[in-house]
Amino acid sequence: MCSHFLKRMENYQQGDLTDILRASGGSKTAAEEAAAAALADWQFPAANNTVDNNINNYPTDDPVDVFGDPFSSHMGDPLLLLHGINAAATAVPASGLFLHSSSEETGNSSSSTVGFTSIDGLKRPNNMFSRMLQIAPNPKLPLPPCDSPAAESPRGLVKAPPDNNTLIISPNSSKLGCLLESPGNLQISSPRNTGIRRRKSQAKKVVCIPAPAPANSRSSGEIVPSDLWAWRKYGQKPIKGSPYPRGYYRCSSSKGCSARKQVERSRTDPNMLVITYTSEHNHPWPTQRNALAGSTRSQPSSSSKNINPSSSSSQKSTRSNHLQKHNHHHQEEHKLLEEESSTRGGGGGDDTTAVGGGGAVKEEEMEQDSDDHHHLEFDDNNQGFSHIYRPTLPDAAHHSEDSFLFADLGEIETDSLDILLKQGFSGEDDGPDSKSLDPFTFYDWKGEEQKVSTVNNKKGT
DNA sequence: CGCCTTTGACCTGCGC
DNA sequence: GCGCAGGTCAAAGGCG
Repeated sequence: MCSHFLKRMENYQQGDLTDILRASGGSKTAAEEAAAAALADWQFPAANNTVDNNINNYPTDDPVDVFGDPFSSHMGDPLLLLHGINAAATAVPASGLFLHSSSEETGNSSSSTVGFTSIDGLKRPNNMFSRMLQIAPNPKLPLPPCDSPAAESPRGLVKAPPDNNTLIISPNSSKLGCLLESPGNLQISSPRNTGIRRRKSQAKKVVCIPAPAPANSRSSGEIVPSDLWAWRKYGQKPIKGSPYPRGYYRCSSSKGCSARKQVERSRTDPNMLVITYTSEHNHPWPTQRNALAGSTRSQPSSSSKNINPSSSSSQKSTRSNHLQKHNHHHQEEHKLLEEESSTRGGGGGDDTTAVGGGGAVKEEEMEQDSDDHHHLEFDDNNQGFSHIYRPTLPDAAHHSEDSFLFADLGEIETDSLDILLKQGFSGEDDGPDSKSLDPFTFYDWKGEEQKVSTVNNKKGT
């Protein structure tokens, strides 16, 4: 019966979160720092404050937390992460990050946003990047996905009710606007059985990412952004008012995981995929055990397969499993995208989280804690932004995560990966220092932003 | 063999 | 209370 809370949260619709445009050059630019700072400044409800700790503790350790905070950093969307990685791997030239409260750029974006833009400038329309995230949608305001009116209109921060549970970052100050909901508000449980309030009442995280153009979607499977989690599609429904169907996915990484996501194309901008995450993963990142035995489906693209050129064998083992999963994800997404593109407008198409194409993510909610490192990067190659979601994890976790990460990387194009591995992660992957290897470290909002820059520099040039 | 996708039906939330 | 729309389930079929 936390529905009330949820409801309230919804009311607090978040505005968008951030549009991040990568500005040129260089690694960390002032803007970048600013962005980081902004993010860092994000304040979360007390509960959220603990996120850090939680993160460090790893999700599984604190199931409660996990559920309590669906979007807690640790369980954050790997998806973003991958995107980010992709971006980084693929092409992100050194880029700076700058915040801007653009609004018009995206016609969709609702509130101020932080954007990244490529050094070269945007290769794609800004609107591609505009995105927002909102948690707990306002009942009256349907989720304002990128294209939703809601998103467009209220651009700024949502008026946050004086609720302790919500956190808002004023765009004015940081140009980041975001409303976070406190974990307390979240109610996560399995839908039917547990009585979870599904739908509107449930807290949600919305992520908008650029999807391959319908025409392009079919692309070679290149960048299929996926997250570290394995998702299984369990349904698809046409959405009223939208020519595109919405795909429903649930985390298949773990049986008991209640994490779900909905993927649909933006009505206004078919190039954008709106991914709504609900619930949180109640388990650590995909582990071998769930290696989807049968999931070894074809990999979207051959290139994506060979990923770990340089990765150590040790990782390989785990990685292989992960890769498989990822591949699945990618495939799914990919497939979805393709379908979507092909069937667009029809109910048949799937929406996917595939961010594919360009791997750009626009984004969303910064999770409750600054720990959730969302990174948006522009991928020149892919013509998109990538969003890196990098939860900060304890070193201990890094290992495993690295593995995951790499696994995910597998999905990333080989070349990019290669580069990453060689340049960025040149070292052993498993080493305790994996941190350096940790793709997530590309950008560590906590203070390791530098890493990002490093990566960028490496890649960028 | 196991998981995934697809798809129609059912259930439930939400607004009126 | 009703109807609509969204969200989930579950069966069937496919793939590696």
